[in-house]
Amino acid sequence: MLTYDRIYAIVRQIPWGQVATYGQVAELAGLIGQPRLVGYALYRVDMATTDIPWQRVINAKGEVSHAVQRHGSDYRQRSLLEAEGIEFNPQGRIDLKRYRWQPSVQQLGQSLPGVEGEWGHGSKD
DNA sequence: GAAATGACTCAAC
DNA sequence: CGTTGAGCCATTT
Repeated sequence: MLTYDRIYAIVRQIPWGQVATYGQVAELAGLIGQPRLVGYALYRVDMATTDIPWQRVINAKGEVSHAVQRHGSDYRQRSLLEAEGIEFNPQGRIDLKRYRWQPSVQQLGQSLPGVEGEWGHGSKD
């Protein structure tokens, strides 16, 4: 379960008012190329673990994701994000170029080698 | 222990 | 921009 633990650790690093994509978290967690695991990890714990800001983890489309089966918790997540000052586009998407979390080695303060942080731009759509 | 699953992502048509 | 297909791997049953 170390893998998931890694993911949780990263997700906890996400600062208030910012969001990170699964791929991003995955990479930081050392699971480069495995964004699914991030989602799965959160999926398994979101209900049992409330100390993780899973709400700040969204997909690469800048849109909030969640299991449709999950009793409309997608609404709750959006609520939380809005409460953090994050704006949703008319399409219900988040402006990643603006809210995407830009992790720094210092912040992580751990061992993640090669994580210089190359985010700073980002254009989609 | 093997098969099934799952909040994703990227590339191509 | 919409849909399709393949990559990928830990957790779960």
